Amino acid sequence: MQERCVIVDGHSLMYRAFHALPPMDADGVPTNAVHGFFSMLLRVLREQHPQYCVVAFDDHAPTFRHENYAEYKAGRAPTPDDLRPQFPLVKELLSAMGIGVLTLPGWEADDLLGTVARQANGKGIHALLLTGDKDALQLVSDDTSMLFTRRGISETVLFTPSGVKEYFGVTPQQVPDWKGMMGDSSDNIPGIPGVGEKTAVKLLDQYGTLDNVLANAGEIKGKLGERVRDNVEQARFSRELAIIDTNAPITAAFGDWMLTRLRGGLPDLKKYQLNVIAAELMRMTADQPEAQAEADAPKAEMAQAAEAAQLAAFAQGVAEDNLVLCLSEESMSLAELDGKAIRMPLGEAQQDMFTAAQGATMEDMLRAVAPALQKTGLITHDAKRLLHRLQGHGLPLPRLVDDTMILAYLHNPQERSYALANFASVDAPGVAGLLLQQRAQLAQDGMERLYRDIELPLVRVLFDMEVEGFQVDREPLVEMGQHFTEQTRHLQEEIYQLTGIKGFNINSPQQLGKVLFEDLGLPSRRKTRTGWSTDADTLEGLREMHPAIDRILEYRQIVKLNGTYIDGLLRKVDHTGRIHTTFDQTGTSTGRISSNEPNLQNIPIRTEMGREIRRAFVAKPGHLLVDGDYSQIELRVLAHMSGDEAMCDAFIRGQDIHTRTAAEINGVPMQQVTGAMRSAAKAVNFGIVYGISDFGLANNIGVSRKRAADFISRYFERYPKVQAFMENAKKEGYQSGYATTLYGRRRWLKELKSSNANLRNFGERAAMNTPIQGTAADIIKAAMVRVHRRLADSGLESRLILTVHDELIIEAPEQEAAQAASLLRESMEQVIELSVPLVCEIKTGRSWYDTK
DNA sequence: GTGGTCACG
DNA sequence: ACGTACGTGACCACA
Repeated sequence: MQERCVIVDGHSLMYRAFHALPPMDADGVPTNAVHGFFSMLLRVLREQHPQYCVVAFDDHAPTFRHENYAEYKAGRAPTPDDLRPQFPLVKELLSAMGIGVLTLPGWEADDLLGTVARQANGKGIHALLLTGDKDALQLVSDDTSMLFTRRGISETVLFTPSGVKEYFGVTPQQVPDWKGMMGDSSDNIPGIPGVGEKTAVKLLDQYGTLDNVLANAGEIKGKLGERVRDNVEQARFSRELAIIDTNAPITAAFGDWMLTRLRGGLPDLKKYQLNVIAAELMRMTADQPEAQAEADAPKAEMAQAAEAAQLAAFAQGVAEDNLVLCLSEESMSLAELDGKAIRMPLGEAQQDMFTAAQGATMEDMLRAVAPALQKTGLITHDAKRLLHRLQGHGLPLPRLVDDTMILAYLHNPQERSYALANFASVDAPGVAGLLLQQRAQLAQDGMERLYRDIELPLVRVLFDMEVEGFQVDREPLVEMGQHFTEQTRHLQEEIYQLTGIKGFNINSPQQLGKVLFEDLGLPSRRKTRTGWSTDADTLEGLREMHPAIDRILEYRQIVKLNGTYIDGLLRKVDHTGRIHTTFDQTGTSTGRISSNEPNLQNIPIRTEMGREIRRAFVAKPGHLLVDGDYSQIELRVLAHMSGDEAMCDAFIRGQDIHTRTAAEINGVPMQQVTGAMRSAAKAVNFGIVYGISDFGLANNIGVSRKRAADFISRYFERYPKVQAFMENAKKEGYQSGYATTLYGRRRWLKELKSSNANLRNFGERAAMNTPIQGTAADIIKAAMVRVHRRLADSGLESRLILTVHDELIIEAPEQEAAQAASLLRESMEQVIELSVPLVCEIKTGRSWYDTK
């Protein structure tokens, strides 16, 4: 394969190393940056085995690049005294080792990087940039990748064009525009004040280029819009500063950077007490004497091709169900898991890791093993992510054998992150070792069925749903957005008028609180840590006292709808008119699935104005949405798990549960239940599911705590086994340290061990709620697997596209809709037999609004 | 990055 | 004596 040239930004790396390492010196000469610099450089040379390497440094003489250069340069902090003498030292050592050093009067290191990379590419050589400077991301292309230093200098991340987009949210081409907006304080690039990394990405996402942002600055709302409009010239100037010039007049021949003779055994290294570096250098030069040093292009190509071939051959030879694949940003590795042994494709000495020097190589590696994966199936960490990768390359998708991320989640659903690095080394043997532990643990904890029958098959179900997406019409959203924007303006004026105070930001709880409770002197109820509480509940209580309150509530609602659901969703519609959420199977402590970017599980429905948003969620042409919704699934689960006779009786008779509850706690026949009684009973039912307290209930329905306590005790009198169930849930929590669901899912309750009563109470509520919420989650997940399988078996073209906790949505061709509806109902209702019926309500319609 | 607020089940 | 309903994610202001 291709030859590689490592091009280092010496300036950037020295700064990184200097700040990452504690001070050290050799006979009074500071050496920490030199240490850090070489340990990183040698690591990269060892891992990437490039044929060429050159280190570029800034030249500190004035430049002719920017007219305002002197001015902007002046704002940069001067080089620290302890760092300055380390530059000549490092250059001297590089030369002694046989590594090229490049400086050019008036030019900065990143320009030299860009120029050398361009030269390399011109010769068909892949450029690998090593730097900690985000500016250089603009140089990334199919032929140039970048190793970005992270966590000081202890890690590097490999970036390809898609990686840049994925990680930073901008394409390499957009980097100067991005920097032009966000600026860079360390480089004294001003950017647009108040616009940070995230905001800049958002703007570029929306408008594509800086010029387009500036051209459309008029339509950007709020303070952000003002800032953009006020800083047009500064943004353009900042972009100019960020652009890397790839035409530096370098005179050296590219061939000079060839790494023909890396030299070890340098006395200078000993002199500066760089012993670790000296030893490493000795090892490298001894390890690969002539062959590596003299490697010519055909040989290097053969070595890489051989790697891919060897990988494929190894994979092909692995028995079914035993191939472990680990794909990280930087590397891909394989192992065979045979019983308790872990076998690797290469001998110990050579490592089992195949490090990709460029994006294409990683793809080549995947391509090489893809056929074998068809036979062996896939064992990995976060299989859904890998499936997306494979699909992106047009490769066939393997069946899933095991997913260590899902297993880690089942064993503790409350981790902050399920990154492989938290559990094992990031390579195939790491995954294999982790899996062996997890399989044993799984059997011990009784979650094998949950994992094999539900969670693991669900990975593929969710993958398919993400790929499918949900069709969204832009027009109604755009129209509503215009309407909302107009209303917002109007309401803002009204609020300023009614309060007699102009120009404050109604969106700022702080400023709003000051206006309401200080300027207008309205009585405040609660305070938050940072000031007055202004939430809807609080404002609700003030409605009668000032005419502005209603307008503020309305303003809040519309701003929310416009920002989150109009603008937010429009930005997520792809070129085919569909929105693809990402489902998180490891995101909740109870077993529910969450949805993000965008979240499709909180699309408005409770108010009519919000519900209108659902008109934009439609079935594609010739199709219908089939929406199945479990009726009262959590209370039915509670009835089943507690075995309470009255509650089961209500569901078996098909009664309205809230009316029945109202009748029970008020001691009247169901016919005599009033609306107020039913809604209070409904709140009690909710409270029960949440792990009730009199205080919480009182707060929610606005009665005294005493009255709430009375409701609860009457409730428990009528549903005694519900009370017993709650008591037992707490007891089991204390005894075992965890809560379980009907399917054996576990949630650890470490709060119950706390000496803090608050935390303990929270643990008790979780102990009561988790079995209910978690079992409901188990059930709908099982139903999803069932629906997915039956759709596939029946050969229908209907597809599952969304789950919202107790709701499943299928997009069905019109002529299949009736069949899909009965399949969905049957799957949801029959997925498990409880002591009460599971009831699913099916609605069919052109849009999500129509399926109400 | 954190806290307040609010959208959903 | 303590202070709360359970589970999420996105947006905005503000430090």
